[in-house]
Amino acid sequence: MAHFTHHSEENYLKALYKLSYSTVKKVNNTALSQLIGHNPATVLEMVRKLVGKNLVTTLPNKSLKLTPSGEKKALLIIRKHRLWEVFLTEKLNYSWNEVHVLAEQLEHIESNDLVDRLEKYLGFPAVDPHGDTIPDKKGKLKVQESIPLENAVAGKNYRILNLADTNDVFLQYLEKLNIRPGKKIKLVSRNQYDNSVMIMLLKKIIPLSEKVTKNILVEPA
Amino acid sequence: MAHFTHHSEENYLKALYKLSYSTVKKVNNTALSQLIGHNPATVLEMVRKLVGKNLVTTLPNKSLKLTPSGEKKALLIIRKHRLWEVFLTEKLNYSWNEVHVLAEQLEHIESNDLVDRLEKYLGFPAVDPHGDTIPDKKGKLKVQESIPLENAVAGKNYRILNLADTNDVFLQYLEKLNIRPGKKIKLVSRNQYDNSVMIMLLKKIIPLSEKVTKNILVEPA
DNA sequence: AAAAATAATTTGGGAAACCAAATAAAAATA
DNA sequence: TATTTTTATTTGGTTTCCCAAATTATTTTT
Ligand SMILES: [Mn+2]
Ligand SMILES: [Mn+2]
Ligand SMILES: [Mn+2]
Ligand SMILES: [Mn+2]
Repeated sequence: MAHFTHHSEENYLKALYKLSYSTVKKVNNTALSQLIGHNPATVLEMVRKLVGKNLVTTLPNKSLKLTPSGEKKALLIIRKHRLWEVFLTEKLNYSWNEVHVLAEQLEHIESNDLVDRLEKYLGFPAVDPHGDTIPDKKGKLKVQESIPLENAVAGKNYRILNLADTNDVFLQYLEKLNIRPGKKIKLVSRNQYDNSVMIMLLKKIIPLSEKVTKNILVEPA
Repeated sequence: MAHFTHHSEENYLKALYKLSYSTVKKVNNTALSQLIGHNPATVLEMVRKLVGKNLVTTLPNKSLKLTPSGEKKALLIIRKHRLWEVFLTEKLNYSWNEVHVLAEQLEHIESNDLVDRLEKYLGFPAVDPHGDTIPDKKGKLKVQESIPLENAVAGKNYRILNLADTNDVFLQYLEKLNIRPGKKIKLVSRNQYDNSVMIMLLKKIIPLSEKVTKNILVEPA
């Protein structure tokens, strides 16, 4: 019987997808092993399996890369993940910083039909609760043209698109400040010394450190 | 790592629960092995494990039985299964004969909080789409006082409560005839020769064989 | 280039579910 | 009761996903 084996495989595909769009120049065994939290030997074994299944290839520079079919698979899992996250927040009243762990389980439910119906039921949302766009049923993803708040210009208005860090402490911090995807803010000023900024959100002035502005992605608005 | 091992274990607990309320006098290895579709050696191994975890005991007559904590676990899985079935029919417009396979996956999502919220969101339904009552969050199940349509009295009115067989062909057959839990019917007549009956549903007369009436459970109405 | 540090790979295991086939025990039947 | 049939158990595998430790590249630094 095929069993639940796909579970692990799917997590590797997702991780590889994530790495391919991260700042890491070379997606090697170590990077993957650290992201996924498994022993390098384990990772090597799985990568070989995925290469054998034509879901992953090794580039000339030795970096790992998803094949088109591997990337499609990854995007369909991400689609499920994000749609379930919308369901959990919109329908079950979870807060946006609680849904990720649950979606980690739900994303592995095997049924494309189910997730398509879910999408329809949710009214074809464009983004998940963290502002990340949801791939369509063919695995196509609209690219977001966002810039880090770090690079925003003082005096201009922006809309928060999404977050570069999904760490729970970070999300809770933002939640307290009422900062989340979709919100409109104005960059009031920037402190040249430590690169911290002041933003205005709903008539309130909020100070944010450089570390925070690096991880908030915005678009001009 | 604990892994997804609970998946299999949970299926065994559910199967044992099912057998304990079936007509089988003695719940032995063979019965369990047939219901769950695994090799007797595999089943024995798992049963020993469950006995070790105090979820199953062996009665003096050698029959397998769930312990109180085993039964509670089983009922909480059944709770999840049935609530997800309600969700799939009520919200995602699945028909009642399609939901079982999907619920087989969803029942293993680990989070009691999630299922409690789901229950609230669905408006605390009393029964699943097949008419089976839904255990509460403590694992308590209201007993249904139903009789097989086979034993119903000609001339009287009944309401369909649930079904003793969940075979897909059977469910599709009933679906075509518009027979499902909640519907009101009248037992018009019984043929003494082959024990078939005529029922009336929405002014229409429908003939049903003995095999079918054995598997439809009703209450007087 | 040689030494040191880092990364990839090999080797030898382990746990959890699974199976088939052989044997032992129990139950049913003659 | 002796024989046959059925059921339980043992034994010796398999697959998948995981680990630690040793070895072998490959880079980086000196
Ligand atoms: Mn997430
Ligand atoms: Mn996952
Ligand atoms: Mn079901
Ligand atoms: Mn199941």
